[in-house]
Amino acid sequence: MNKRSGIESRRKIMKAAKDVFSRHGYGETNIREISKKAGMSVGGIYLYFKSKEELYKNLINEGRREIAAMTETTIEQSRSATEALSNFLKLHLDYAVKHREFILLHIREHGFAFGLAGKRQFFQKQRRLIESVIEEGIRSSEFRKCNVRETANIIHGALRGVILSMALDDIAVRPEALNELVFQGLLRPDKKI
Amino acid sequence: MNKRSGIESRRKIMKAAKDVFSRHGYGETNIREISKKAGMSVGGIYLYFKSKEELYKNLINEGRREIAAMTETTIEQSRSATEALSNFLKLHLDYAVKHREFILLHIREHGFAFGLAGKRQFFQKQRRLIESVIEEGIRSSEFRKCNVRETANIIHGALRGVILSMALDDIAVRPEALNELVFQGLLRPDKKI
Amino acid sequence: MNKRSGIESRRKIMKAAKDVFSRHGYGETNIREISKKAGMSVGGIYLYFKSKEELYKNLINEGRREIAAMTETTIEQSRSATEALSNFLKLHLDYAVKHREFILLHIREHGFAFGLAGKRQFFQKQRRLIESVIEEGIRSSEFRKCNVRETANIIHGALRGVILSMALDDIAVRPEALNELVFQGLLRPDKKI
Amino acid sequence: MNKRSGIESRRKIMKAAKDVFSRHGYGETNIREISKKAGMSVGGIYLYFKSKEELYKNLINEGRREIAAMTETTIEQSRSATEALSNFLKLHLDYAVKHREFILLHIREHGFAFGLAGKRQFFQKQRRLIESVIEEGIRSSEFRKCNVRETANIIHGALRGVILSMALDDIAVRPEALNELVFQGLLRPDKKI
DNA sequence: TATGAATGAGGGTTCATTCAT
DNA sequence: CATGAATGAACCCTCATTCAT
Repeated sequence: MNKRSGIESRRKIMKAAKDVFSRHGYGETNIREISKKAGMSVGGIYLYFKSKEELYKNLINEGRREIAAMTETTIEQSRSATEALSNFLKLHLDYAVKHREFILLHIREHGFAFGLAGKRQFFQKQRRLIESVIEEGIRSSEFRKCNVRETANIIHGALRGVILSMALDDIAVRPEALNELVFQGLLRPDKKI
Repeated sequence: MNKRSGIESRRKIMKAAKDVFSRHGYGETNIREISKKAGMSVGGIYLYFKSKEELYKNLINEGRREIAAMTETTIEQSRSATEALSNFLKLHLDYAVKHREFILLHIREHGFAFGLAGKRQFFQKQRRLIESVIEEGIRSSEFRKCNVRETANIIHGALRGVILSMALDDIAVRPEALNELVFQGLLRPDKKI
Repeated sequence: MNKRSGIESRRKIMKAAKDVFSRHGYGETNIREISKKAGMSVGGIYLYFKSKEELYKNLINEGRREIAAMTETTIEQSRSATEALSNFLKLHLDYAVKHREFILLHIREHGFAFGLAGKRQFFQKQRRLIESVIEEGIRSSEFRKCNVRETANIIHGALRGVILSMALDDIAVRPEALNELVFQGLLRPDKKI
Repeated sequence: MNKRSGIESRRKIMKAAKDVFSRHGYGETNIREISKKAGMSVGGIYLYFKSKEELYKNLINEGRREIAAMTETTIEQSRSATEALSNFLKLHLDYAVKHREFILLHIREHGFAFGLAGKRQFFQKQRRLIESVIEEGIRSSEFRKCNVRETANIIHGALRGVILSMALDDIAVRPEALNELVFQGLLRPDKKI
């Protein structure tokens, strides 16, 4: 009726869609179920999103924006590479716990066709961030020397996989434990080269 | 209309299905496309698999069996925990490179509904294996003391994520680089506690 | 695209379905033809009936209910067994003329699998009714003595067959003629034992 | 292999088909089931019948021919109209008991489209036969006067319906009981006009 | 004669999307 | 803004029929 209600409806749809998409995946989700969960009619959804795909993309992008913003802030505010990377990992792990649906959504991305570009870009940016942190860490002699690009890829992948395990398999991982492995490795100090 | 050995037809279908499923995901894949790619008629597929779901499950299970067998052999033949873990990681990375489609298939598993049980079991087994290797490594003083379960979960998750990056984002990761991070960690030795 | 009252659409579908089912039988009928005849889309049918089978059953049951109700009323209002039976026969013959499609539907019932129970029950009830009328007729000395059960079965079967002839072969049978045979038999009175 | 085997195969198919068709109806029967029951391959059936429809028609016609022949013989050998009609009824009832499958087949005839002509003809002939018997009965003063055509239709319909009840509903009807009703009617002799 | 793998049209059903109300 | 009945293309699957063997 008034402008408020429009925004509220939109939010309700997004919430319902996130829930349903994350449980069934894109292809197996139908609009009817979303509309029911959102407490509106089927047609109502199309007042706010011009297609199922559009709704899906909006959901993905919203989460990405949120994460991207948080990530940048966190890293900027860190005073050392170690702290930056530690915070980065913690941030993502915490987000995964709080927004399990988004993780599922993001990972099981439909078709790999639409939105893939966006996804690449998003992940690329994350990797670059890690790279820059590692570079800084090597420069400041916090980290040992290594192939920066490759190491960043591994850390990014590892984080992604751990988050996946949490979302899909209900595995609990404490940020501290992840930090420990990433920073210290598995070998006993005296065994290292 | 050609007469082919049943085995051959079955293999062709599996191959085509792996390709199509891995590109589109379960829900977005249609049997017609698989049949076209396999060079047979739609009905022909149903001579070998009683439903789309059955075909999908067969694909998943075949890969799982293969990986499980290779994994066990590899670990049994290793002479130290370090070697065992190193081989384990290498094995999976190599498999991911060679069988990109299976990885995509396995990860993007449809619906979370059917097959979930099997997936859980498969991953559970993998985690247990890593646990036992870590335990052995601690006992033999190769590895430093840590929470075995949690560390295994992290390593498993990390491997999964790295593989995902390789399959989805065309990121190349050398087994040696992954080893290095997992065993040595990121910090300079003299910085460690 | 037109908006119709749900009731109206439902009725149109039932009408079309009755026509098509009765001409082709269940197995040979396809939903597309029904939808065309009903002037709606295929999907529209599934808004009102959740499957082809459901639609079929509804059709059958509707007719049964109608006949059952009419039958009971008629018999209750008769003042003698002769009148009751006469009215019963007339009622069914008239119904068959007016609702030829239902007769065809009812008789050629699909698969003998679904609905068989209901059919048995329906016919059983009709037979019982005839039995009770015959019993009453014997008690009141209108009818000669006979095996009640068997005679009821014969009369019921005969009625069914006559109706069938009317529906399938366009044979016209006047209720009076049927009455005459049932009540008087074929022999000349002086020839009877 | 030899000629014998060909005839035998044909017979096996007919037998299997009669069984399956009569249980499921035309549309719901599939060739595979028939072939399995006949102990041959799918292709084998097409060596003897050029289509499912053809097989079905053969089945129907075989039964019709058999009945027609028996009927004519029986009536020819009767010495009075009463005896002729009585034998006619008995013959059909006995046949129904012995060849339940054929009855089901014959009644549930597919589509009403193909074969209808043949059916009409078959039934038409039967009705004519009954007519001629009734005419003879009236001429010989065995039967009372009546509308011959209509009475024949009724008797034919009644017989059909009784047979139907026997085949479909497992109702047992003795020929004597049917005779009694047809010849004597239901009313007490002293009540008749 | 006999087989049964293969075909592909066609069936039942679903569901994203539209639009009259 | 909102509804939900209606649409129709597209899906999965079946099965009569063919044909290389």
